[in-house]
Amino acid sequence: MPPTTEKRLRAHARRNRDTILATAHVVVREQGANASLEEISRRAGVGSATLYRHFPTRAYLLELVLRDRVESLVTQAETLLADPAPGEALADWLRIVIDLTATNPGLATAMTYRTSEAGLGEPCRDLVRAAAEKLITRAKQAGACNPDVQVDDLLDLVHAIATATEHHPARADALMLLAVKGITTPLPPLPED
Amino acid sequence: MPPTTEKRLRAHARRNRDTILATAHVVVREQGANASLEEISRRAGVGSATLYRHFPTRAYLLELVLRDRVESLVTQAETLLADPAPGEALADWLRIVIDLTATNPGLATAMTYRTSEAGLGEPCRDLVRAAAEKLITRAKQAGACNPDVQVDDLLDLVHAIATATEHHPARADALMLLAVKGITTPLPPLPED
DNA sequence: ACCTGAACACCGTTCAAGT
DNA sequence: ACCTGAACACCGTTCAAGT
Repeated sequence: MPPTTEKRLRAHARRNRDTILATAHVVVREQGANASLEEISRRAGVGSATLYRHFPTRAYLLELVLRDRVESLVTQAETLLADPAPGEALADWLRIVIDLTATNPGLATAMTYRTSEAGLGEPCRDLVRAAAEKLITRAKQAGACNPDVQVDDLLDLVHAIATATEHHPARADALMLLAVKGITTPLPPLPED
Repeated sequence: MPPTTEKRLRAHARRNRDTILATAHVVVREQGANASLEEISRRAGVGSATLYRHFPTRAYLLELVLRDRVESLVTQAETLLADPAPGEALADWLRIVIDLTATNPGLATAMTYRTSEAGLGEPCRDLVRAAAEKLITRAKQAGACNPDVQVDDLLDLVHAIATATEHHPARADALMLLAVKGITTPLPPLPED
């Protein structure tokens, strides 16, 4: 005879967990990284303490909700490494990042997590950083990227733009494009004699 | 005989107002644009309702605290219009803006206010926008500014960077400089034949 | 007119009590 | 082990009552 009660409890716990996670998906999409945890638990039909038991920190919950998006960015970066134009590959990837953050509230925040939440593998920040670094290095070698560009600066800039446009997705592209092209242009070296 | 009671009351009200404003200066410097209004009133030694009576909205209070900084940015823009190098003048002003927002929490937010709070003159956003526009136009005419730059894009970008670095002032310059120089560099037109 | 303290409706987090 | 509802300490805002 299996220990039915015990198993039922665990199954129920798992069901609760899944419900909270599904609800979190919806609410985070609505409200972004600062979604009300109280509301998530309320809508999921559980006490708020149950949510805290399953997901001790906001970061942990947010990462579970958005990690596949982060991984998608990494995958797309890998693909773009095969692009014959290294500068455009970098610019394209930045546009992809911005577009995805603009349509997935909370993603910009999740991308910055530096510590790996229990059992989730490498921190999101590290994943994204590694992806960005490869694209940047290749673009620099091709002379298509400003050699002063530092990975961390670029990621922080992307994060700044993504956060600022999180609720105005239509603005995201314009700001990123501005940063990509630069504001001041060096004058073309005219034959000034 | 002057109406002493009446005058005393008004004087006391004014004193309360001044105290709240002075306290707001301190607390906003500590906590930024989302400083706790409750704490400001608590520290000023008045009830929170008194604060709301004098300063009906957070925006109104924040603008009173930071408007002179905004005006200082406008003044410095005017000065830089006389700089012989239009491109550098623009870049310098952007650095000044970023530096000031990085050392004055809340300023980035105050700069975006689009509606003029009662009796404060033109909205901060308009003031800053006009200043930026002049610098941009001149730099474009000199060929020292990317002709695609739109004033509103640039201001939003500055706001994004300023907000993101509000509590990490040391990062502010690096991000702004990156945006100014641009990320992808067009290859110099090598005689490739 | 102006101020005050209390009240209201929220929030995130913790905890004692239940099964 | 897991869940629940209540409690706690906050917050911004409004309001009735006082002078």
